[in-house]
Amino acid sequence: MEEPPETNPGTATRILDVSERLVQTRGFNGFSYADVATELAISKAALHYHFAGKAELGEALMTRYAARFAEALDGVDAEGGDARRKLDAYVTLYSDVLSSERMCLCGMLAAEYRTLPEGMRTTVRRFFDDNEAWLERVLEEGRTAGTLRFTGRAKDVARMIVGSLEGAMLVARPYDDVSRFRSAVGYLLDSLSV
Amino acid sequence: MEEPPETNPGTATRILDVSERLVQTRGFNGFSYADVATELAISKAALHYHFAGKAELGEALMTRYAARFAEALDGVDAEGGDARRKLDAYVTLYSDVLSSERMCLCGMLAAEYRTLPEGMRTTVRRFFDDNEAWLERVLEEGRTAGTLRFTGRAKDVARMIVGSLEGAMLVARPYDDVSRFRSAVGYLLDSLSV
DNA sequence: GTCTATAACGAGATAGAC
DNA sequence: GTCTATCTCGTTATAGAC
Repeated sequence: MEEPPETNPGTATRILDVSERLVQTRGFNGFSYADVATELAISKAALHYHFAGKAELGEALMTRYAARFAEALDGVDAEGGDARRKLDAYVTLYSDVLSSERMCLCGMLAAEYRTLPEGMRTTVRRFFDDNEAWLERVLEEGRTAGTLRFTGRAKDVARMIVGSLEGAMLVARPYDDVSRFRSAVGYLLDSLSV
Repeated sequence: MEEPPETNPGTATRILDVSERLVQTRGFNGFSYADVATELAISKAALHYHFAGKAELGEALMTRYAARFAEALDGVDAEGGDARRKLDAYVTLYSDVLSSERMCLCGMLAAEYRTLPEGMRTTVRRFFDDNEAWLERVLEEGRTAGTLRFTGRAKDVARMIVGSLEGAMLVARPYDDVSRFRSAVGYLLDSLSV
């Protein structure tokens, strides 16, 4: 199930790729094994070979998404730059997801939270926790360095940002209009700038 | 299907009440006629008598929700008070929904947008349009009167607010924690205050 | 208006051959 | 690893009696 480097993606990876897109566009309750199998031109049984059930597939999806997101945040940190620049890069991560006509995976799953298998719920919350922790650190960094300005606890501002980004994606999608996201988020970032 | 005044709710209304709660907690793809029928202790066939199919039920749900929301906004306007007070009242509408452990109906449907029957899609967008139009008016009112302060177009700020409220609800629900919503939104409103 | 019964279909899942 | 065939169940929906 792990990918060797420099290789064409194996079946497990392709299953994850298609499933991920389907969850992000239709929701976890809005896609089926049959959808994935058809698109990959394999049988449903082959799917069950790689992922025993939908719950297991969902958890694998989350694990991979969380790892990628953590990597992306590390990448933003590695680029250097001040806090304001990091914040911009962070927003771009979301904006890119929306540009591919998708909702944030965890935002989608947050909507369906009550219907999710137990194993997935914990991971959804951890995604938000991690995002908020990263943002909190960047916000403090920016406030200390004087590149960001806000009142109150950085943790609260971090939560506000995560919520606002998720909501801006959520509302922009029915209009199929990324500019809706950009203008809403732009206003938000400006209010944090010195 | 219409309710006479001063009467116990008829079956159609009770169906809408239960369905509405189920959609707001589990999503449109996360509940079934069987769920509603069981809860009301009636048969699924009775449900089909009142609402031919799930699509029709969904549209009826939206129509009623939109009417109620418009009423609520009229109520806020009728109370008088300045723009800042109206904005607070507006946020309370959302906060009340979250307190009943629900997601905004249209926020939930926005997540599932791609899987919705055509008739419901238009109504979801109209809900956001109406919200934004109302907010835009209140924002302009507040800016003119000097009780609100913001830069740029009121329409953009209105969109930012709608998105942020929806997102704050979305993220707060997995934590079952209304205070998450309050603190995030509080920060937002303060940034608009003079 | 509400019921029972049932049709028609799709979902998730398994058995066993190759 | 992948297939075909099959199973079971849930979901939407209809027919026809009361």
